[in-house]
Amino acid sequence: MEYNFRDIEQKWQAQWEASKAYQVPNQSDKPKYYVLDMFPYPSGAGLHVGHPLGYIASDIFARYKRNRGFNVLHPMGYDAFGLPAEQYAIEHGVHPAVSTAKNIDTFRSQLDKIGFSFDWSREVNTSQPGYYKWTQWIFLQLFSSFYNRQTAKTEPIEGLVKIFEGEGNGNHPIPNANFQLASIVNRQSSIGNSFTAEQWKSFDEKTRQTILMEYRVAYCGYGEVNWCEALGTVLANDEVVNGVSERGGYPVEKKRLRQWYLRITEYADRLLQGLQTVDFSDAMKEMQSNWIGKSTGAEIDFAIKGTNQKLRVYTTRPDTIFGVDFMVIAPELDLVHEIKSNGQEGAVDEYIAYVKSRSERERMAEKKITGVATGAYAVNPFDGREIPIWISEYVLAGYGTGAIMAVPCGDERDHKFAQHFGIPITNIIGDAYNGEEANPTKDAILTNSDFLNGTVMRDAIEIVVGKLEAMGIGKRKTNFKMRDAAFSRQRYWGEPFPIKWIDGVAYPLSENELPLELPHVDSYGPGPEGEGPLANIESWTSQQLETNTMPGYAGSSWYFLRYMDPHNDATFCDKSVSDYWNQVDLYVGGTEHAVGHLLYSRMWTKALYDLGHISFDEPFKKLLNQGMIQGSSRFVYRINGTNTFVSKGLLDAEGTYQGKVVDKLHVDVNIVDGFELDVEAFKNWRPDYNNAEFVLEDGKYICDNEVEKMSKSKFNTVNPDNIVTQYGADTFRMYEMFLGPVEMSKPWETKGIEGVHRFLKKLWRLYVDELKGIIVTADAPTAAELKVLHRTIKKIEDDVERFSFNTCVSGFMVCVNELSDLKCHKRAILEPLLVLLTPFAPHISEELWKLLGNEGSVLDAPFPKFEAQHIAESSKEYPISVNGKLRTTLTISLDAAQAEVEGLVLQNEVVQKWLEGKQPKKIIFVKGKMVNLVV
RNA sequence: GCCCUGGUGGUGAAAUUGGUAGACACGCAGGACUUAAAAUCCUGUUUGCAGCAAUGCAAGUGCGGGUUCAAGUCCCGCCUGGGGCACCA
Repeated sequence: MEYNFRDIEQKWQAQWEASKAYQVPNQSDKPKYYVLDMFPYPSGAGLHVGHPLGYIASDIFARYKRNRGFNVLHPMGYDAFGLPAEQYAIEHGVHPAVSTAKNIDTFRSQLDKIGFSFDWSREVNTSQPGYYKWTQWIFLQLFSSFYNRQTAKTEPIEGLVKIFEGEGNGNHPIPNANFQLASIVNRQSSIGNSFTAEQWKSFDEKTRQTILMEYRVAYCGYGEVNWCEALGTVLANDEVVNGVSERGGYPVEKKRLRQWYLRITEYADRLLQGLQTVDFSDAMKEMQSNWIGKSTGAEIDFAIKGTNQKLRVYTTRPDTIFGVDFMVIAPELDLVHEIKSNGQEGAVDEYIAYVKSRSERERMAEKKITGVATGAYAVNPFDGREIPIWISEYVLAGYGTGAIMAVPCGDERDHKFAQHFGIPITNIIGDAYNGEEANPTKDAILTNSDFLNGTVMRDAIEIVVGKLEAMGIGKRKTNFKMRDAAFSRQRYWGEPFPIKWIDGVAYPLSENELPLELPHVDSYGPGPEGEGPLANIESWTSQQLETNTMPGYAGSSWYFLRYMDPHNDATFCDKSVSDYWNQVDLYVGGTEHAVGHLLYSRMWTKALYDLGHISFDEPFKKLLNQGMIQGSSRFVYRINGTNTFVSKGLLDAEGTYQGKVVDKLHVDVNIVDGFELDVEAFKNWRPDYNNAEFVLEDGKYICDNEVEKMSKSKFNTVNPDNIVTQYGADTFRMYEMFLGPVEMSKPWETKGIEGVHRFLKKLWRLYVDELKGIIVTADAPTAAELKVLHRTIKKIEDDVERFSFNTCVSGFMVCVNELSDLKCHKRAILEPLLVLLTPFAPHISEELWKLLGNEGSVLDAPFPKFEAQHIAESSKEYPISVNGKLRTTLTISLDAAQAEVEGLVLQNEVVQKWLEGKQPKKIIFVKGKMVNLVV
């Protein structure tokens, strides 16, 4: 009986499906464990070998927990709304629902072949009305709530209305400080942003609704988008390259459009604090807190010379106020037009036009220093110095007040700017500034700083803020770099907003009108004013329905809850069910979601928690990041202008062939064995290569290679289906893990898979003889055999617990190698080994488990118990170093004390040779580790 | 530009807390079994130098410094690959 993985895997996959082996109940006597993979987008390209890396890791852990007696929830589904399907629809005329369904089918069949333990009865799909009904419902929860800063909680907006009716908004200022109440209440300006109960009662419905919108957690406002007139559409940042559209190279500019937002900034502090309660990597926590970007400082008003205008800047370093040599304000601020003067008007307008053509990312990534003086001057409130006001793209309107005070001697970017434009630099930190580069220290002693002279900067911060507050021209301020999250897209393939616009006011649909289904469209072009395609549907606009749709992250912000209770028609997830499953215990996915998806879903969870819908306010207890599998691309060289291909080794040093220029072309990695091209397959690969000719080396065509992102266009994708067909799912699963640590990125190389496959065949032979069949005996195991087994139990247990799956695989290899050397065919050793292996290679484990005559499934077999006495050692081979260099090894009892060890070591021939008759100054002995003699 | 992260043999990697660098595999070379092949098994494989050999010596974890009895691991400075930077998901 040979190891016939094809039959074995098909048989058990069918049987597990028939027996519903992976369905889990929503209650159990067992402890619960929730393992989740990040929501996949079912792309048209299908799975390549990089995708399952994380799924295999999570599957191993889920199965391991099951063997350890947990009730494990391990679901899978599809984040099915998204831009690619819509783009495909635009290009090929296929409705996104159709292409998405097809992609999901492919995805599913690919996943099934790998033998995952997903509970498919819980599958969700964000694009189905049964799912997005609840996305819309949660949106309405957010729309109908405000963030109460007094209680630091999301609360129903009715409560706020009651407060307004009782006391006005004195205790609940409008969150957006730039909002101008005067602009909507139609009376003369004096009102400011506060109103009394009486004033509130006097407002008409529209005014009240406009004010309430300023408080809602999901709210509507205006925002700038990348507008491409030629394509008639809004573009994503990565669709804009060098100020023009990636497709077609058309000009792109900023356009103001009505947008929905989530008021995530109100949750900034809680999102920051929550990081202390979750088990994410330090790097991940750091990325999130950098993104949130909490800073404390002050807002300072500077008078603008010759006007009544004020320039309000935000600074974290008020202590440097005497070192301010210029101001920089964001070019898009309206203030710019009010203050441009002294002949700078033309230059300012020109610069603003330039900035308009730039994407935000370009502005931040630019090394080139640009800017223009406005011609206006601010006045330093303490010494009356006149400070030139500049505009530059490195200051963004959305952060702080959109204006900074620049202190060149303390800030590198300001310093470069001053140098570039020849602005004189004031040194306020004496020797701490060398004139070459800025020094951002807080510990220097201030000079040239009037009343602050001699004060340490750190202490001066408070003094200055106190003084500014006393003068009424500044105040303490905490700022966040994070902005409210844009929550609408001018697209078709997303969740419709359950909102109607009546007389300019947004009204929610009632719950029983949900789901608001996406209507069918025939064209995916934008609406007349750049709105989404829904604006072209009469039946939609005649109902005054919102024409934007929700972004990709809407459905993925709460999906982990729906898996718990996927078929519930009455609610998004029954509270008793979410109380049982609670947080996701292990969440597996890539770091590319560090600040997007992870922050949004954390925010949604907090809102749902505040509103009493769930009992926990962090969704993911532990996060495991998986690395990317990169592609190892192969290249052929074609002599320019011919159809002749030259093997890599024949190129000369200049990269030419006999002086002729060659083109380096991607070739499909699937027709290359290692580096050797299958020339026949190459000829058949594409019609234009049918009559290709080759210049070979040693009778072979050798390809060049490079590590790149795995993508269809580079012909370096490897389909897991092919690997599974050739080697089986168990081999594939173990090989993906064997490749290296799961959190690290690495290139895919199919070659090495042989080793893992050989390992499984070797394992098989411990149980089964080709001719005799099963050869497992009931003999009592020897001490040596027990040692191998228990070492392996410990290794697998320790390594799985720390998610080190690659070392598990080598642990299994060592175990099988040793048992083969021992010719061990004993049930007492081999049966527990199968349970250890089950999470990694479930099919072969189940097959052998049954061949051993077991009744139940190995999927539920209890994990073997480690017994330390079997691996106890009495002595160790100690490394003996002289002056830190290893000179010999010596086997010494583990009980030996320092004195005894010193005696043994000093007697040693090799040691004596290296001592050259001298006495060692010191002998370092670390019990169980090493000995080092210092001479 | 800013934030995060990686860099160890020909290749993927291991070394969990500062304690024998290269486990386990791939590849390669040689050998056994076989008419032959597949499969399987055995031996060798960081580099340099010396030696018939067992082996010995030296160097070695991206580069340059430092701390330490001892550094792949800690510190400082650089080079370089990858991810993210708010409308890809």
